[in-house]
Parts: sequence; C-alpha cells; structure tokens
Amino acid sequence: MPLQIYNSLTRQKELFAPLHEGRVMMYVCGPTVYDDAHIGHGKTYVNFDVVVRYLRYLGYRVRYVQNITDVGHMLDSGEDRILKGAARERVEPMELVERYTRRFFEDMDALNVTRPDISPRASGHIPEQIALVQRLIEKGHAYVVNGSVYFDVSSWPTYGKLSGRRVEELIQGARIEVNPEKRHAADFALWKRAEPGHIMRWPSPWGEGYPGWHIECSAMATKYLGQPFDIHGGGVDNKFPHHESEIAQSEAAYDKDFARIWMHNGMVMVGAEEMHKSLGNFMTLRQAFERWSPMAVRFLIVGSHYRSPLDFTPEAMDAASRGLERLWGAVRSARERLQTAPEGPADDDVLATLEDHKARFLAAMDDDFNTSAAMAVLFDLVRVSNSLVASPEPVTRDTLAAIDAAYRELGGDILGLIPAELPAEGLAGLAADLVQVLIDTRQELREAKQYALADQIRKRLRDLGIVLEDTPHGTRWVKA
RNA sequence: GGCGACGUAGCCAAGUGGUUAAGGCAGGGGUCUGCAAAACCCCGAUCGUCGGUUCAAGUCCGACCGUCGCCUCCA
Repeated sequence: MPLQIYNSLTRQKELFAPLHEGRVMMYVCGPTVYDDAHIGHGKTYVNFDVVVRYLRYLGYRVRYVQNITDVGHMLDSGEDRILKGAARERVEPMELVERYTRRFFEDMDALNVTRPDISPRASGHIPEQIALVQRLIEKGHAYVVNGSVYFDVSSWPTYGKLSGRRVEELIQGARIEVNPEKRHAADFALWKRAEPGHIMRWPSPWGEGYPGWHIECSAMATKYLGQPFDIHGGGVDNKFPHHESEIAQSEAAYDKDFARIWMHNGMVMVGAEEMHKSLGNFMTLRQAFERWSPMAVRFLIVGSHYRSPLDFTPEAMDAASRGLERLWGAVRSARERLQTAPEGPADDDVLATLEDHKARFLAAMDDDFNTSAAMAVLFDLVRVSNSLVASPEPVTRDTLAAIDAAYRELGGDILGLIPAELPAEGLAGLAADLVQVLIDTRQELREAKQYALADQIRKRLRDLGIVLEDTPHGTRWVKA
C-alpha cells in the first residue's frame, strides 16, 4: 500500500505522488522568534520531522524549508512581536532574533528534530516580498493606501477554499476593529507603512515600511521550492487566516496552484484548553526538559497521531518517560548481548518475524503517518526481542544484528526515538572500571553466599545512580 | 451565529463495515531470581446517549448530551 496523506485542501486522504519523480518539495511554517519555544512548537516540528524522515526513508529526495519569522508578525495591540521582545530584553531586535533562533534550534536538536535544509528569515527576503506585492498590485489584486498595501479579497473568488469560509461571514465575525484603510474587512496587509519609532523598516516603492505576516511564506516558499510545490504544513491554528492568505497571494500572483497538499497538525492542549501564550498556560520546552528528558517529550508526541490534539499533562509525560525507558532498555540489552554473541547465520524464524513487523510498521506509516499504530508495532518487536535476548538459548550475532538493524531503521531513522548510540549506556574510563571491580567483588560475595554484603554494594551503587541487574549472562549495570 | 474536529479500559492512545477492539503507563496474579531489578506469561473496555441503515457498526446516517479548535495573536 503506497503512502497516503490527508490533504486539508480536499479534506480526504490522497495517494501521494510528488510533482517531480523522486523529489519532494516541502514547506512548514516556522516559529516567530521572540521568546522560547513551548511544547506546542515541539509537537509541530516533531510531527513534520517524522513526515520528512519517512519521505526520505521511502527514498525521496526532500527539500525541507522552514522559515524563521523575524519581522511583521503583529500582536492584537499592533505591536510587532519582535519589537516587543526586544524592548522587554533591552536589546536590538536582531539581537533578540538571533538569541531565540539559536535557542529554538537547540531545543529542536534536543528533540532529535532534523534541521531543515533551508531556514530562511523573513528579514532576509524583503526584496522578494516587495516584488511579490508589486506583482499583486500590477495584476489588480492589491491596492495602496497611505503607504500600506492590502490584498483585495474581493478580486480573488476562491479566497476561503482552504478554511471553508465565506468572505461575507468573516466580516460579521471580525474580532478586531476593522482598519478603515481597508476596502473590505477581510482584506489583509501585504505591506505596512512604518510609523515613526518603528525601528524595523525597509524602503519600498510605497515608502518606508515592513512586510505583512503572510507574505513572507509565499515569497520564500516559492523562491526555494517553486510553484506549485508538493507539501505545505503548519498548525491547524494557522489554517485561517495565515494559510488561506498565503494561497490567495501566491495563486493570484502567478495564476498557478501554490501548494498541492496541505497538512495541518493538531494543537497541544492543557486541561482541555489550547496551550497558548496568551492563555498563560504554556510550558516552554526548556521547562519541560528540566523535569523530563527531551526524548520522552518526543515519545509522547510521536505516540499520538499528528492531526489529533495532544493533551499535555505531567501524568502523560511520566508515562511517556517509562515507555521510552522500556523501548531503550530493549534496544540496549539487544546491543549488549550482540557484543558477546557467537558467530552464526541469522535465525530464519526471527528474520521472518522481523519482516512481518516491518511490513506492519510501514503499513501504519503509509496510512497518513499513523505513528501511534507504528509505535504499537515497535513495542510488539520489543516483546519479541526481549524474549529472545533473555533466553538462555544461544542467539547468533547475525540474528541480534538483524534485530538491532530493525530498531535503527524503524525506531531510529523513521520515528527518531532511538539514537544510534544510546546515551548514558555507561560511564567512561576509570569510573566504569571501578564499577566493574565492585560488580566482580559482589559476584564473589554472592558465590560465597555473603548476601548481606553483596546487597550492600548494590544498594550503595543504587544510591549513586548505578542500577545493577543480574541476568543469566552476568550482571549488567545502567545509570538510572 | 458560521466552519471544523472530538467523545474507545483508571490514565494516554490506535482502530472508520465483518475472526477473540492495537500499543504504552498504572494496577492485580504468576514465572525467573538467594533477594531485588529487568524481562517474560496471564488478567481489564462492547466503544457519550437514543434511534436508524445493513446479514453484519466504535466504524455509515440522524437527533441529543458533553468537550475542543478556528472565525484576522497563535505551532
């Protein structure tokens, strides 16, 4: 069964076929870098990371573009998010941008999110945005008022096709007072005149100003991916107005489709409410990482479907942490036994089981990236491998290597949950040698039935965060 | 008011017409172990409510109840 992807534009799952054979062009709306990323950002970028990983696994060459918004994203108050952040921290706007861009990537790295191939900044693409705005004016889809430029929604009949809205209804529901410069309440800014004191400003044919929020994505996506391109992703919260406006701008400018497939991921919820800064109920990734490992956060995210909302609770995180431990524990013990396994051909039954699991795993992924179903298969594999590894029967090196390869491929390459080298597999150098001395001593005590002393050693190591486990193949230890 | 989504075991979460409703966490019982830990085995839901369609429905249709998102701050 080939890959199927749910397309928000058509509201159904579609067989995936890229525009160009073997090549996928993909864009995902990136963060506005004025503050630390929170769990919600983590979910979005982990969700799309899995998409990119899987497309690459299938053999596609993927160009993954994810922008950095560093200008033009306004608050209700009319303040630019970046300027507000800069004032808060008393730094240059670009200093703020640099700081939070770096911190964003650090957080993403911790979540094992593959870096985008291109991370274009809005402020670095002002000429492209101006050119796009100009083109829209020339084609009669935009108008200039007092140095600002607005998109004329009435000139573009399909406006609303993504979000299923009609322009007339938008006007009624308007949350904010309508800007009197607009001809229609639903019109949106392509370029805004800079008021005195607004530091981030660029010269344009319409005077000094700065780009609107939506235009950057249109300009940068098309610049690096062409038009049309294959996949555009983002959070559902951005479906309207952001993505709707991107589509209108780009399609009106070039009379061509913009993105063929639109993917929207679900929001992170906190107690049945969306996690959001304005609600004050958000937790930054950094705060979460103080309490749980970043990979446990990834585990929680990958454990549910990308389109579903995800309720973020301490209980769910604790459960995710334990689940990750179980997964890693299985991988770790398989790799450990691999070290001392005897030479020999791989067991046919095991190979057949691995093939079966792999097929079921891939079938789940093919079904619109059903990572929860895929993870269930991975845990079935955990049971198989744990049973095998714990068995007193000899298991050959090739058999164990095949199991490890399956973990690397499915759990590592695709889901990004199993690193090539598991962390904290041990201590290095002298410390490890000392632990081994204690383990050997304890073993002698056990053989002499001096259990009180043997248990004493185990307990004191436990207090130091070293957990001993006796197996039929000797005593192993892990850092807690 | 408009558009969209959801309601599956104590918690998280797959399943969208057809054998015994995945998987994880927690819990109970057991095996292994000097003990422990880990692991392994066994145990739990009839799928918000009420109707309808069908030989057959968490799975389709309708109503109702509850929850959430979007309707120009949002990943």
